[in-house]
Amino acid sequence: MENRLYIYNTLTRRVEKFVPNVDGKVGMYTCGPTVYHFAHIGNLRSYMMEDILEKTLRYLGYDVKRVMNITDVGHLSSDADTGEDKMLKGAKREHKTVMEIAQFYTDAFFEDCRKLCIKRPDVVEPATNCIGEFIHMVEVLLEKGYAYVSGENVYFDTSKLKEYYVLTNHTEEELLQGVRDDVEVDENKRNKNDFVLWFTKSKFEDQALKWDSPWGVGYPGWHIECSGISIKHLGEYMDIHCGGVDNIFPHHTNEIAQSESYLGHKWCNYWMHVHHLNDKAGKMSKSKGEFLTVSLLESKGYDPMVYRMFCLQSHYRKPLEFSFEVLDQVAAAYGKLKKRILGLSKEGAVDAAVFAEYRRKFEDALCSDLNTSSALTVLYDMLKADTNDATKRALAESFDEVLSIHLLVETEEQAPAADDSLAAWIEEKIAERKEAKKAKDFAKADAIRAELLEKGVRIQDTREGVVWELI
RNA sequence: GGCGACAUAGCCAAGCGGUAAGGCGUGGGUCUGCAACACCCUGAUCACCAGUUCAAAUCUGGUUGUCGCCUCCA
Repeated sequence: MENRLYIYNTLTRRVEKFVPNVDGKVGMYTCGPTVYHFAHIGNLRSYMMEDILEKTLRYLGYDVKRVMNITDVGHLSSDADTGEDKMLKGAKREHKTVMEIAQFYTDAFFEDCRKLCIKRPDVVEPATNCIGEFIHMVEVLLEKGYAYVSGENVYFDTSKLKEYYVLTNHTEEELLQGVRDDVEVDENKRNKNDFVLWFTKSKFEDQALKWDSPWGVGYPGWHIECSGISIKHLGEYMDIHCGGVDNIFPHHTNEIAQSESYLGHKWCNYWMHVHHLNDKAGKMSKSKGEFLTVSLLESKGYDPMVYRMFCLQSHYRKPLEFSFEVLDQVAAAYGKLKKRILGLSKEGAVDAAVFAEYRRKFEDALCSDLNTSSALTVLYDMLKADTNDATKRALAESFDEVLSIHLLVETEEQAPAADDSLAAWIEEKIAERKEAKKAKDFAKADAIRAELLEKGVRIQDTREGVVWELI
C-alpha cells in the first residue's frame, strides 16, 4: 500500500516517511504506566497522542498491532542500589500489598483512558507476567559478553557498544554523573552508564514479588521489561516505539542497547516521543504543584473531551503549557463546535466527491507528522464548505474515528434531571410567560424569567422554542 | 558544564523559501420586546541583530529569553 505518513524519528532527528517492515502492517509499542499512583493529565497527554498515531495508522488502512506494558515491578526511584521501588513505595503509603496497588492503579489508568477515548492497546502485558522472558534475555546477554555480574546484581556493559548514545547525541564524557544531589554512585558499575538487568539484593518486604533466577532470588531491572515484552509480542523487528521525551535517556537508550545486543541486529526503526505538559512552574510532576487528574477536571465541571481537544490543538512535539484559562477557551470552542455539528441535518445523500476531498485533506494534515491542529482546521473548513449537511455529518463522523472527541455524541445533561412535579411547574411558568409576552406584558415576562432563575432554572428563547436547563 | 527543543496577534495555534490558516476572546452589526443563541464583519510582518537570496516567519551565524534531558518522571 501507499505510505503517506511522515513522522519525526528521534533516531535520525528528522521527519521521515514511515515505511513499515511488512507492507501494510505495523507493530507498535508504547511504554505504559508504572501503576503506583494515579496518572496525571500530563502522563495522559502522551498516551493520547500515541492513540492518535495508532488511529491515524488504522485510518490510513494499516493493520496495527499495538502492545503496552504495565510496570508493576522493578521500577526503582533511583537506578542505584539505594533506590526504593516505586511500587513498594505506593504499597507502603496505602498499607496494601504491591499486587493490590498494581491492580487498583491499572484499573484507574484504563478508566482515565476510557474517559479520554484512548483506545486500549491490542496487548496489555504486566511485567510480572514475563519474568521468564526477562531471565532468558539476561542469560543470553551474559553469554554474549554484554553483561556482567557485580555486587550480586547483573549489569549491562555499555562499553561493549559503539553506538550506545544513538538517541541522545551525547558522549560518555559529556554526561555528568550526579548532576542532581540525590543521586548516589553505584560502585559496582564498570562504566558510569551501565545499568542493572537483574537485582538480587531485593528490598521487597512482600515475598510475593521475588523470583528465582540463575543469579539468586531477585527481580528484573526496569529497562529489560520493555525489551522483553515488546519482543515477546511483536517479534524481532518492530516498527514504532513510543513514549514521553523523558524516556529517551536512559530508558529507551538502554532498551536499544540490550535489545539489539540480544537480537544481534537492528530492532526498531522509528522512535516517536511526546513532549511534556507543563504548568507555569515548568514540568508537571506528581511530587510538586497541583496533582491534576481527569477526575479533578471532571469535578471542576470539565468534560474530559475538552482536555482531549486542548491537547489536539497543539502539536505533540511541542511542550504544552496547561492553564485553566486556556482550558476554558477550549471548552467554549468545543461547545460551539459540537452544537454546530449536532445541528446538522441528516436529510439528503452524501456527496461522495466532497467527502473524498475533505477526507484527503484531513489525512494530509495527520500525515504531516500528526498535525492535529491542522486536522482540526480541516474540520472547521469542512463545516464551512459548500455542500449539504449529510456530507458534513458523515465527514465529522469519519474524522472523529481519529480525533475521538465525541463530535456526534449528544451531550449528556450534566444537571440533575428535574422530577416530574418540578418539570410540570416549569412548563406552567413558561406557558404563563408566553401568554405575558403575547400580551406584550414584558415586565411580567421578565419577572417570570427571574423567578425561574432564582429556582435554578435558566430559560432561553431559541428559534425552535423555549428551552430550559437546571443550573 | 554538556546535549536538545522552543520564541508567530489579548490568549491558544498552523506555517517547512514566494509575500501571515484556524479557534477562543474583544469590538461593531443582523435577528429577536430585552437577554441568550445563531449568523456576518473586525486584528499581527512573525523575540532581537547580521547574512544568503530576485524573494525569509521560513535558510545561515550571533544575541536574548523560556523549557526539557544528563540514572524519579509521560
